[in-house]
Amino acid sequence: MPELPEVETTRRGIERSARGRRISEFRIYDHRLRWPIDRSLPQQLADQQIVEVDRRAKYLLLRLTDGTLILHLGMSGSLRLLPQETARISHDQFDLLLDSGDTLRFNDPRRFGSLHYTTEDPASHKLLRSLAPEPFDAAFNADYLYRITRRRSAAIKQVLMNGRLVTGVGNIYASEALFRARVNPRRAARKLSRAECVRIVRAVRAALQAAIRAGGTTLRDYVGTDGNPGYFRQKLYVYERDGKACRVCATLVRKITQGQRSTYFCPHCQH
DNA sequence: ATGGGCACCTGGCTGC
DNA sequence: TGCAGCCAGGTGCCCA
Repeated sequence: MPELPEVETTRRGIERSARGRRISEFRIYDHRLRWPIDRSLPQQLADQQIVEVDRRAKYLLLRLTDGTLILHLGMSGSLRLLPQETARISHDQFDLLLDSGDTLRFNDPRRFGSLHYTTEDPASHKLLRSLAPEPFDAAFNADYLYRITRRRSAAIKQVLMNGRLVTGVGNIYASEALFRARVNPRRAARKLSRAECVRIVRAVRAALQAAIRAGGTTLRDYVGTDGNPGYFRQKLYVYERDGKACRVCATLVRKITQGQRSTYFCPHCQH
């Protein structure tokens, strides 16, 4: 579910309450995630301080005194900040109890999320070391996109969703960004012009930025740290709008399948 | 090196 | 009402 805007919204939602706090207890209710949660974590995390709350791509990084927690929300995960004791519901996997009395509670029905702990530099962790530059980083620019697409015969939509090439963009924002860039999602990446690469870089950033401002997109499961949904869904141009009028030209939005995922686009605005 | 397809899971919706 | 079938914000891994 969560793409970069939802993860960033989560990060911002817990930053103020978590930074500087000490972990009084780490409780695992269900260790089954994409990879089983290390059973020695309660012992390793207890009493450590949360020094910083960062994000890398779609991963949340809780930097602790002695190491870093690497958390991924998968397709259906959410992390809520609970100010007081709250009854557990199904698919609550773990709690981080803070010395302030707040609890960070992770819930992930589909269990595609993950939690790792490393005492090394997280940037060199197996899951993070091959990731592309951050979309808001100067390194992600038109020259970069033009260069990496030259030997790619894959469709641009697929390239945008490949975390080793572009980071933070998932199925929603790939369609949204290409609409904003006025590029057809089926275009072979290697055939993009430099001008199109300029538009795509700007569009990726604009789509992500706009979604962050709205607190992310909630389609089904996603909730922010306060338990409320994100409000970007009503501002989507094409995602899940197949058969409806394009917000710009009123042509009917189309839905196709690419790499076993749905893609949405306007056949008029995007060539 | 690149690309395609599968796997991992649960729940909600649709249509018979 | 019940149930089968399909679909869903991700991504690592295996094979050609």
